[in-house]
Amino acid sequence: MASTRLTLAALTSAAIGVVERSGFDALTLTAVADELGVATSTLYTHIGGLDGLKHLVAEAATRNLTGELRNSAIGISGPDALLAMAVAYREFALDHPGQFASTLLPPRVGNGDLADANAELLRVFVLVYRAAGLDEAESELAARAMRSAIHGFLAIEHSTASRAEHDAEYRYLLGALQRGLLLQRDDG
Amino acid sequence: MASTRLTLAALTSAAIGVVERSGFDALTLTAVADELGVATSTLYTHIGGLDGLKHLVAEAATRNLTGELRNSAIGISGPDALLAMAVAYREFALDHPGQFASTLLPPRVGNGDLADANAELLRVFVLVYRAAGLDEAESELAARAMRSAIHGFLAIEHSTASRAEHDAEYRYLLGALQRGLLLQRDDG
DNA sequence: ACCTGAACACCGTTCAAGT
DNA sequence: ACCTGAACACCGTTCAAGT
Repeated sequence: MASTRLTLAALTSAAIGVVERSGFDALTLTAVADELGVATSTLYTHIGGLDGLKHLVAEAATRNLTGELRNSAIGISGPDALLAMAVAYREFALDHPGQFASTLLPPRVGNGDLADANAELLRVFVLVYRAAGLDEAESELAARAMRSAIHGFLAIEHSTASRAEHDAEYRYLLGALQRGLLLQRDDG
Repeated sequence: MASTRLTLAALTSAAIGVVERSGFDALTLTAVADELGVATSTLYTHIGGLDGLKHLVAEAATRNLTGELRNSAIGISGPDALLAMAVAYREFALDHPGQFASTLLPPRVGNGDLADANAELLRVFVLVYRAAGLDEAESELAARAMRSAIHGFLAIEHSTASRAEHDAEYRYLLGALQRGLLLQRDDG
């Protein structure tokens, strides 16, 4: 019934569409196959079942988020870039809750593509701390710390979804951790 | 077939048992009913389907975690109590991955019991910052910040599960944030 | 190599009927 | 009020058969 051959890109696009429209919980093989106009079993030619579909979405969502972070930091110098990125991270989580939820699930081992996407995301944070004067090793530690904190805050906020109330709390966390990270190198 | 009437406590205990043994993904109504020796439909008399079962486990796991945090901080003064609690939090996540995973899922609105359990967990952190000299409002901000950071770090670690490698990163995050939080009040 | 449709297993949910 | 068993819907997965 499909006019053209099914590609991985089309499959990914359809899956992201389902998640954007109906949330991550609605991501099923049936829903994606229906959207593409193919039989459910067709998907097995391209991906490893439901688990593979979830990883495909998680990888695409992670790359989308990374793109937003890069865009947000363009032309902003030093420590302000971190704040801009943190704001962009949060906006992604609030504007695309389905995609954000897909990045929260623990990835199974042996998924190189998803691991790559996560490494790229972390790299953006590392570059901020490099620009702030930290060396490579310390920048990696700082990047992981900041990303963990942002991730945790947004994961908890993800359930309540009352945005304005948490603005002050988010700024408080970012300010305190940023200050602590930049002090750490003086007597680490 | 059941010798006694089914209680909510017995249902919770069986559900925690399934999660401890087979992980959070294995938590199904069928598995819990089999463990209890009742029909699956019996569970609907006590809980609101699969979603209710997951919330029941999340609440029990949160209370278990809160208990561990309280125990870890007994007899430890001031800032050291925070470190002891952070270590206990991590040990709970690593020793009980199934229970920990249950606390990661976004709670639906209107679950008063789970919200209560989360408030109690947060309260333990608030008390640490009160003891460190912060006032109530600032202690609540600090508690949320620290809990978010710990939660995020452990959620990310939850997937990789190579404990020793992340020890230094965890201490780095805790040290930096703790330092930043205690400085914040001087010029907030 | 890719796609289909039928078949199967498993699970969540509802409900009339029993005690 | 609690429990059962049957029934139903939905979904993931496999596979022989088509192109």
